[in-house]
Amino acid sequence: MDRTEGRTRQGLDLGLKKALDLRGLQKTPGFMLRLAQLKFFEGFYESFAELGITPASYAILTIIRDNPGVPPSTLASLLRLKLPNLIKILNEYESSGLIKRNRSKSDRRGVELLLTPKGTKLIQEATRMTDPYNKRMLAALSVVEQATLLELLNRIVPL
Amino acid sequence: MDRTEGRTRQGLDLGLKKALDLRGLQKTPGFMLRLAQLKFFEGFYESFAELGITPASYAILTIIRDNPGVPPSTLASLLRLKLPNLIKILNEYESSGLIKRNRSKSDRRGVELLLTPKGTKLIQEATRMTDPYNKRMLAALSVVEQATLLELLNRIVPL
DNA sequence: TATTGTTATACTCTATAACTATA
DNA sequence: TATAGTTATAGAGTATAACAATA
Repeated sequence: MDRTEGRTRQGLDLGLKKALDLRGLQKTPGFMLRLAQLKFFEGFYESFAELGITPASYAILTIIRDNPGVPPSTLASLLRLKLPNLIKILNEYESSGLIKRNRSKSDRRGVELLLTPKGTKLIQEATRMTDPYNKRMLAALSVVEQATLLELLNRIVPL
Repeated sequence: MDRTEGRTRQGLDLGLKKALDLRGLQKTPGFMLRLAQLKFFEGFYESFAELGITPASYAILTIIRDNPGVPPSTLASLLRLKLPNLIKILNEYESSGLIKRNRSKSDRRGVELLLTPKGTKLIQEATRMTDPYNKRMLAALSVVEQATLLELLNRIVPL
């Protein structure tokens, strides 16, 4: 691990770390978005580990809470999940007692998703941790800049 | 498919789409980042399909081009890939004749990655398509706003 | 002994096809 | 026939363990 020498014959000294040209990636929005998203996901698992909740869980429970009765198909398209993959998650959540499925009365093919009291409590506790979590992830930005970022993202992918 | 009725007994009319409350997600930076990143990935596959290049390919070839001799371990940590997973990709690229592996002379455990002429040509062609691609992805933003977004992202995940 | 690269393997996430029950 | 939900399954992406060669 000692690096007393570090000769640089060709103008390259990768052994000493750094001296890397990363400007190409820094100017690539898609790559930087991916890095930022990975940071948020890793940070999420740290901050919410005790609740056993994932980013997907958080989004799913939030949507159902704010839109009781939402059907799985709508939920899937909102979250950009394929319906079969969402169904598997919903099965787990129903087994865990977080959500409930109701058959729609108007169209009995349809399903209405609802939170159970347990699910309501869970997303309530999670919501309490979101502010400190987001603040930690965005610590490098001023409050105004944080709002700017959110606004720009909402313009890029309108909901 | 006809929706002449649409009765709204409980103030909910999800059958008619919309009327959904999505403010919770719109205020969630991590979720919006994920949506934006998915948009960029999908758009990438559309724009670069003819070159048979993926977002990962693009990043890998770019880094090697700008930093000839970069070792796999450095590349992996930059791209947030586990080394074994990167190795598989590098094996494919070497089979395809896009990159070359040199044993390092100073430390013969090490590998120096280089682009072949074929790899150089490929990333060259890809680079020509990046501006229109990025412009299309960020069409909702002014040029100034595009620069702002990039700057904020670089502050959140410094390279 | 520690490190770089590599292989093999398991696990998670995502995508596709087909089946059911209603309409 | 078409649609919402569901199941089963295949594929891509990601993670962990162990080994070889070199330091």
